Amino acid sequence: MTSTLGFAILAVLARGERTGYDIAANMRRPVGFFWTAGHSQIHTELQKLLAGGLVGYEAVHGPGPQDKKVYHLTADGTARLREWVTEPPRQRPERDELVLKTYAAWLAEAGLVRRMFAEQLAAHEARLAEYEREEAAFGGPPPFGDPMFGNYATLRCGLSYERHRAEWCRWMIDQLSDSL
Amino acid sequence: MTSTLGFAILAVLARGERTGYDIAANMRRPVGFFWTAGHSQIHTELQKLLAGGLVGYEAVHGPGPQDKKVYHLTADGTARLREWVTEPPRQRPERDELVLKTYAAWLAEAGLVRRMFAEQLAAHEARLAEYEREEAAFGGPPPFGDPMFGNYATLRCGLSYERHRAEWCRWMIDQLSDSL
DNA sequence: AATCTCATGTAAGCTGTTACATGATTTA
DNA sequence: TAAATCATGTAACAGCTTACATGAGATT
Repeated sequence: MTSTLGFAILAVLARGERTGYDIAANMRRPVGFFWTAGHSQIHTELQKLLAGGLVGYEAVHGPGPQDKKVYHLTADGTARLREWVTEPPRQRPERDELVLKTYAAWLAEAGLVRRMFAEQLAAHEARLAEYEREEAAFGGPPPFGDPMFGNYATLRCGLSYERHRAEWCRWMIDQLSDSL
Repeated sequence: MTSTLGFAILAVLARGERTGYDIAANMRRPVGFFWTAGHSQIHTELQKLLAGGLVGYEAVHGPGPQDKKVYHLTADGTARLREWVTEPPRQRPERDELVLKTYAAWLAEAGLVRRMFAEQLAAHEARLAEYEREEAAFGGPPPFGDPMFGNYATLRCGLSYERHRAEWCRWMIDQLSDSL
């Protein structure tokens, strides 16, 4: 019954105990590159995971009106996460607004479309440069079994994705330039 | 106020009048590669577009209990769509279950992870072969201004995406093979 | 004195999925 | 005669976003 968000939370908790607030920070960056959630969603999901016995917490009095809750994985939670990792991902439908716009681009002025793609290209190139800097910080792939293997492998995916997107944007810009 | 789904419907209607049923078929393939919706969502969205004056319809008596409704774009609908095309896409958060699993893969057995990636690779290669066949059917890019430019450009994106994914899967399989 | 970070929660609303409901025409 | 295709709709639910609500401690 656990949703994908639930597993995303378990995946973060597998690296160490955290408060809901900490998990929300992780869901902005670095996990946010492939799964995001706001704090409201995280707190409600944590309550479900708790009810299911997949996580537990210890209350520590911190700032604010309520006690802060430091969550950790239970044995059940770890087992369930490990199981989930190798289950085939259910492919959810692709939804890509830029590609949809491209599908209808023939209706618009080529110059305006080109400008939009130039902006997209700049964004992809900026992210690519950032990822390349991050990759350089690793001396190479960490061994499988090390949690950092996960960080490196997902970074590799991001790197490859940004290159593909940038390349496609450049192709589009060329096409649009030819037609002007 | 129009949602992205609304624009997806307008984009389909820009190529010719269609019933809700026809639009649903388009949303499975070929538009389904970058935007999908079930028929129930399409019928309710068409009612909103109608209320907003972006589409109109003519009732024709067809099979089934109700008349079939052949929808078309109004002048307002065309103008709104043309405007939307060059507005910068609002980037929605990435949500990629396979990459999330990769992030937590260090917990699982390398052999099981490798099998999962091998399955993913096979799926990407199959899609790639299909897209390559479709690309061959075009003699090259149609001119901008032709609706088929949209089809070709989105196909190009799909081709590039599948290559990137397949490459990343192969890299993962290599990493996992080394650790066995 | 004002703002930022830490910290947890509820509620309303939108988007998207799945199931329910109906029924004629065409094809196997 | 059984199934697939054509055709439109409603209802219930799950997932996600945005806004509301509170408040201590640290920094500017």
